[in-house]
Amino acid sequence: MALPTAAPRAFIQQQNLVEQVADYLTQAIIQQHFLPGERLSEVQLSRDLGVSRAPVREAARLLESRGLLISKPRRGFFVRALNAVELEDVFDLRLCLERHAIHRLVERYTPEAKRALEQQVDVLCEAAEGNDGTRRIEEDLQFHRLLLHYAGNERLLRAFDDLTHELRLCITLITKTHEAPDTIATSHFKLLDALDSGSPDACHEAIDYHIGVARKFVVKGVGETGDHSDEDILPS
Amino acid sequence: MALPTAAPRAFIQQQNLVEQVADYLTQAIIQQHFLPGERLSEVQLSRDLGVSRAPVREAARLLESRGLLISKPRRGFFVRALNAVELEDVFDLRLCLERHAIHRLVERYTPEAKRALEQQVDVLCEAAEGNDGTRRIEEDLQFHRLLLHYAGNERLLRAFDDLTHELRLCITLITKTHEAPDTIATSHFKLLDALDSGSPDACHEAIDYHIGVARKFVVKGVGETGDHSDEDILPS
DNA sequence: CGATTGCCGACTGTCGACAGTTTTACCGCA
DNA sequence: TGCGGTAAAACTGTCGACAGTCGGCAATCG
Repeated sequence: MALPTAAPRAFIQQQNLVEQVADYLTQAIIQQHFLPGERLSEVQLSRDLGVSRAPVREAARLLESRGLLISKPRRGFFVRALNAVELEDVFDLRLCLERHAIHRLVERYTPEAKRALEQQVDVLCEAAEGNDGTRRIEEDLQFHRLLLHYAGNERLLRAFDDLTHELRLCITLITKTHEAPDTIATSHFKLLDALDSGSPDACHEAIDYHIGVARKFVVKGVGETGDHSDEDILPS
Repeated sequence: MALPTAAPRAFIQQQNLVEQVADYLTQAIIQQHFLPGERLSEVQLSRDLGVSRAPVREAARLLESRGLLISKPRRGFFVRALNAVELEDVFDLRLCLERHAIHRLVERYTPEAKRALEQQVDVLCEAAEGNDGTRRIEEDLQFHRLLLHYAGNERLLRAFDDLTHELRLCITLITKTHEAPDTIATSHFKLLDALDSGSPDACHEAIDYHIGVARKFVVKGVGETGDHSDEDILPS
């Protein structure tokens, strides 16, 4: 009846059930309570969460559109398993989006944006010195989300948000090593400096360097696990 | 009982109901049987289509993730209405994705890719001379999809496919004027030439020009309708 | 005559159930 | 003991129904 696993997130009592189930599933996947490739039973989930199957199904559809689950007709939902190639693709798309964003941003770099980004870097640096790896990742993502936000293209931001779910999965699941706090700080300050300079080329270089570092950390991780499963996602 | 409006699309009898309903809704939106901003009643739809509400809801969720519908809690689903800014954003993101794709593609331009793209341009040119506007649009999109496909990043392709649904909406709904057949041909041949040249800069320029032309056609259209509705999509 | 409040209808969110299909387990046979 | 076939169990896809909620309309009050 009560939830055996996840503690803080699992009220499932007060508002939109679909979103709550989606949040629960997301957390469970990120925290590897469900392993990649594992099949999720609708009835099992609905029993465990104390809800009916309808919200579970809709939440699963949502997670599918976010790339965390894969649905196979008449078979059910499976936890997305990323292989090395897909991992590279995710970071390549991230590079694509952020490059474009920073180009747009440097054209319209308002004091407000500058202030918000600098503040977020401060928060990130603070988080980097603590032990909470999850928070560090979240603050890092939030910085980049702000970058996309102030670029002024809502649709671009949405694409990034879509990607973020997979990105979070990649980073949380695979990153074993943590970047040193000062590495993180330096890397982000370089971005801010590039924006201050107003030079698109400098921004380009800075974001390439920045994401290159992050990618290296994660891809290094995947080498250890050696996940060679190659399911493929059918295009629409 | 029977369908009052849409005639040809409404078999809804043989396979995955969710996908069939999604297809039906997509077509209905594209063909403006449902107007932008209009609210869709689940019960009405399920009655009209002769299915229960569950598949309708799941299909609507799918369309929501594709940006064709917007869900407001306790209010239902509404047909997405794009204003001028959002239209610009869509084309800006398209530019972002295709620029990146063509850069990747020029690095790995295989004979197979070359052949497939050239063949698709032929098909497109043929379609451009006919009267079927829908087919012309589809063949055009298919060309660009191939471009993304041969770029070799599945995730990038998925992002493009996601965007395609909105793109199709923009183009079909708003474009009143049709590009001349030879304009289309020239525009696409320039892309192929740039790829042949192997120069990233040439590709960059070609894709910018190409998408710029398409954008101009569509944005010109939105000026006439003057849709200034500004609903905003909440980020996740 | 305008604003507020209560009521009514419609609709969404959620649920339990049934049918068809897939997977699994068991049993007989070689 | 290994293998194939059959039957049962479990699960997904779909359905109809109920309850809570929201919007609109009308009646009432200032």
